[in-house]
Amino acid sequence: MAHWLLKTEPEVYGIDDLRREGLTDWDRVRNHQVKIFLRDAMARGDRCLIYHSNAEPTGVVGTAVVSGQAVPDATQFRKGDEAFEPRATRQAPVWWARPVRFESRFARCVELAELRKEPRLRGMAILKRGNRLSVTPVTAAEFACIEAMGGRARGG
DNA sequence: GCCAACGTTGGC
DNA sequence: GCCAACGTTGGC
Repeated sequence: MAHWLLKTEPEVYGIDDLRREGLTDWDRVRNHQVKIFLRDAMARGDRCLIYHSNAEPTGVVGTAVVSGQAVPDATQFRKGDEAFEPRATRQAPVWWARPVRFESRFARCVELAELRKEPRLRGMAILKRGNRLSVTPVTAAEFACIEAMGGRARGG
């Protein structure tokens, strides 16, 4: 089983939106490297950290689970939507999404500054200068470390 | 295929 | 609001 970190802006779609919906397609990703993660690298059952960016505070706020196969990102077919992709057809989608299911909301936000201070997290992509990928792999150890820092209560 | 210009991301 | 990083675009 692999582990991932999913970045999202809470003003657009945050952990509370995910908790309310329960299940959502992780979509609107417009970066080819991340597309490959979503479409090919993820597997059902993989666990994900949910990270709030452009937020106060910024940090990891909960977890989710990959709950199915990749699907064509529906937003690419919506004319007028900022996510519209004119090159895409139903037969040959350009962008892909993944269903993810809410798992937990941490007792507290594990803030970016704390992540930076933790030696066990030194290798995380999100902490590397210039990182802009909205989905990045994390190790099982990093996942467990952050989950413990967040004081996750089972059932969230 | 190169690369300058431009746009976006995202922490601060 | 600033600005570093970096992806994309488009002229050549």
